[in-house]
Order: sequence, then C-alpha cells, then structure tokens
Amino acid sequence: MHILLERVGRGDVRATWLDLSREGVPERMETLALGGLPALVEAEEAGAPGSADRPRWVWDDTRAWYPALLSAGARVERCVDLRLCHVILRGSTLTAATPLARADPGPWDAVVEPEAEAPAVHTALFDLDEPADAAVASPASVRDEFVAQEQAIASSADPRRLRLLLAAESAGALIGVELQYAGLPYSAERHDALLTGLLGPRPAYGRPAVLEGLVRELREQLEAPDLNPDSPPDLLKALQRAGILATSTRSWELRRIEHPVIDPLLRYKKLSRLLTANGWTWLDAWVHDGRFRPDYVPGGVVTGRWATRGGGALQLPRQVRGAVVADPGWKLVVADAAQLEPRVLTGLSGDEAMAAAGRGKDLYEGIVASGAVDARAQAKVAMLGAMYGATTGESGRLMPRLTRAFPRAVRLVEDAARAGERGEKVTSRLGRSSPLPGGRWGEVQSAASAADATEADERRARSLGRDWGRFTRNFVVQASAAEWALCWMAELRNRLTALAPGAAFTASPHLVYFLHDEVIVHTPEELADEVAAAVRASAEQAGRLLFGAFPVEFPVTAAIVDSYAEAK
DNA sequence: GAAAAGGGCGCG
DNA sequence: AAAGCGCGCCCTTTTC
Repeated sequence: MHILLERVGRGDVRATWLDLSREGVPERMETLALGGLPALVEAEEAGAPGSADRPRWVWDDTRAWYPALLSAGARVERCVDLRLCHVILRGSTLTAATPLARADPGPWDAVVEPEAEAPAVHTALFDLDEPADAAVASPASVRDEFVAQEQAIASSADPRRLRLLLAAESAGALIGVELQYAGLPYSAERHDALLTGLLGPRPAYGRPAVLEGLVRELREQLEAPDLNPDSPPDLLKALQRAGILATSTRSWELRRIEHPVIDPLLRYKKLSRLLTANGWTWLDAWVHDGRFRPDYVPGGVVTGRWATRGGGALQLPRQVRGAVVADPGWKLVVADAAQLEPRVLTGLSGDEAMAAAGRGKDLYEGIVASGAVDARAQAKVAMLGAMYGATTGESGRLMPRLTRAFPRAVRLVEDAARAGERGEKVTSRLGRSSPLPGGRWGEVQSAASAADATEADERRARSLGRDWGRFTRNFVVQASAAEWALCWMAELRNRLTALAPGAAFTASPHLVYFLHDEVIVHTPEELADEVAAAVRASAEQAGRLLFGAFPVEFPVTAAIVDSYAEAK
C-alpha cells in the first residue's frame, strides 16, 4: 500500500491511499492538519514489520517531511522520495524511451536550493507559517509524478533492478535524516584536549601559540620576516630564495627535500590544517550536547554517493577520531567493507578469476597468490589504476599483467572508458546512468572532426575525450559500489530495528555514521555482538541483491569499540 | 567589495 | 610514489 502525502491549503496535508494494482485509482483520501500527521504515521506503521500491508509513504522530499515526524517519535520504515527517484529515472538509459524521461524539464527537475530548504535538524514540528512556495510540488503533482514514475519503471528495460535502486535510494534518504537526528556520539572535551595538546590553549584571537612559534621559526630560517605560510606564492618564493628548488608547496613534494626548514614547515601545514578544518570553530559549530550532526545529502554526487553540506563529515580526519566515543554502557560497532570497489567490479564483470582471488581472503593478497603481481602493494596500485584510468607510472606498467590475469574485469572498465570517449552514457549495476558530457564537449569534438581541423583542435578533443573516459570508467564502479552500500545500509537498518522491537529509535541500536563503504552503529553493549553479526549478514544480502548467485564475496570488518580511533 | 578561480589537503 | 576517480572546505589571489 502506498500513501501519498502532499501539502494543501495552509497547514493541511492530504493523504491518499493508493493501491497500484488498481490502476492508480485512489482507495481513499483524507485531509488532516499537519499536527495530526505523526499520529497517522504511527497508526499506519503499527503493523508487523516487513509484512506486505506495510505502508510505503510517497512524498516529494524526505528532508522536508521526515525530520519533524522523527522528532515527534513517528519512525517510517519505507518511503518513495520522488525527487531523488526522478533524477535517476530522468537520466537512466533503462528508461530513456519513457515519457517521463523524454518530457521537457519541469518542476521536478528544479535544483533545490540549499537555503530554500529548511535545515533538517532545526525544523520545528510542521511550522505553520512556512511560506507557500516552500513545497516543491503543486498539490496535484505528487500523484501525477508518482504514476508517471511507476509507468516509467514498468516499461523500463529492467524493472527489477530499477525498483531495487529506487527503494535503496529512498531508504538512503530516510537514513540520512535519521543519522542527523541521532548524531555521531562525540566528545567535545576529548576534541578540545587534542587541540590544546597539539596547538596550545585556544587563543582569544590570532594563531595558537604552537603555530605562532612555527611561523617565527619559518620566517627566521627563510630570512623572510613577512612570510605568510598560508600563501602558496609567497611561500614558494621564500623557499626558492633559500635555494630550495620546489615547483609547488604541496606536502608530498616538500617531503622529499632535505633541508632544515622542511620539518617545521610540514608540521606547520599539518597543524594549520587541523586548526582551520577541525579546530575550535568547527567544534563550536557542529558539536552540541555530545553529538556531531552533519547535514548529509543522499544522492548528492553524480555517482549516487552521498555528499554533506557543512561540517565536512565525510572528511573527518583520522587524527580526531579518538573524540568519537560511545555513551556509557554503549558501544560503537565500526564496520568497513574490505576492498569494496574491486569486488564490485568483480561482480559487474562476472570475472571468475577475480572472484576466486577474493574468496575467503584479502583480495589484494589473492591477486598476488594468483601470480598476476608480486606484492600486495602492487595489486592495490594496479587495481586502483584500472578503475581510475592510470596510464603512467607503476600503475600503468602493471596493466598488461592485470589484463592477462583478469581479462573480464579489465575489459569492463575499458569498455566504459571507450563509451565515455565516444560521448555515450554508461550505467551502473542497478540503473543509474552517467550524465552526458556538458559544456563545450560537443563543440570541441566537432571542431576536431571538421575538414579544417588543426592539430591543436585534435589534441584538445582527444584530451577532453580521455578525461571523460576516465570519468565513465570510474562511474560504473563507483556508482555500483554506492548501490551496494545503500543496499547494505538499508538491510542493516531493518535488522537493527528488529533487534529491539518496539524500542524508541535512539534507545536501541541505530546507525550514526556513513562513509561510502563504512558505517558506525551505536548500540547498547549487550547487543553489540548481534549488531556485528547483522552487519555481516547485511553485506552478504547486499551482494546477493546486486549480483545474484555470482560467487563474489563482500567481507566486512566489524570492530566493537568504545572509540572510533580503536577501529583498524 | 563580492564572486570565482587556484592551491592545498582531508576522506573514500 | 604521489598518477588516475569522486567529493567539501579552507585560505589566498584574481577577476569582475
């Protein structure tokens, strides 16, 4: 049963019960005040979890509906996020022939401006004074859009995969809101202690003492009393005056130079980065009441990966992970999918040899054992090179050996690269397609094939083509890996709910962090082992959902710890 | 004086 | 060894 929700009039919501087997004819409709919605949701969600008569809530945008429901204690098991699904169906090669994909851009294609959207965590319970244009959809369009999407899926080239993708994407939208609601358990005290230990006490203004001392040292050693080490041109000039032949001020380049100024300079860079990215200002802005609550954006990346808005949650440095600490009596289960992308490539290509290499062990060790390369580091660099399109260096040199050992896997990424070079779309396992090259790509390519094309035109076109080929090469793997991760997390979410039936969301095991191929669950100590088992079982299930019976394994590590820093 | 671009670095 | 993919965010410099 689908229940469509849309805003009507001022402060009302219309719920429409729709049974798809009845041609989109509504079973019943009900208009209620917004304040009454949590009660409706709770009543409809009260059935046995997972049973067929469970509702699937259909709305324009999960971020606009779910935070207030969650705050009111109304948890939702399943939804359809029409905005996210629309993006997928408009772009997918599997639905290219459908009316939904062929129509001119409409309101559902509008980019949602971050500032037009209420910050999810601060949304009051259905603010009645919300401006009228806040709703994305006009009153009639939720049902029209839902019906159009259903039609597009049904007439697509692979409805099963698309349905799975859209369900996973929508589950991701729910999880994104729940992650923010729960927050990552975070000790501001530990973070502050770490900063103070490395930088000195928090200054009222200006640089902390340790950084100030380093700047003084740099200025003396380089005999540049006005040096601003934060200015790359300034710094480069000072280095060159001191006889250091660097072409940039990047740390990895400086690291190879032997000179007494390099050590303090590298220390300055590291500490300065810590201060500006995750210093006290960051702490004040993002950590409150023992929780770090970043603003996740499911589907925020072209490949279907998530993005974040503010807080930099997906770049939380290893350096500060000791501040992520479980509550007393609780544990963190930190889970990481081992070598996810190469394993996804294995499944995509049906490469039996690579599946065997990854069976029961570290995939890179397995590649060494297969005789393709001599050392684990080589296996890793070769695989990354294949998936990213490396042509030079060690990675490029290893490609022929990798190709000989795993022809199917390598052919899959090569084919994706060639398609991109021709300006075609490529499509992930479940049906997310890459965008077409934009900007001046078309012009450049036609200029290069024109009769009067110069050599420079051709070079430029080839270079742009290769660039786009590397993007599509990586797209098929990264997008499919993102799908695996969504399925993993959605499955895990259901299993966690089942571990503590009837318990309030944040009083039972729940997801608190997601990082592409890694999740953290916050759980009462006594359930930690069961959570770890659920994490592994969910990974197996995700593998089956994407690749059926093909024997590619998806091992996950699951560490039961008090602090994130203790994992791996 | 604001916006865009560039350099750099954190994460996967 | 620092290339080859996807990001977000900070600071400085350049451009409008």
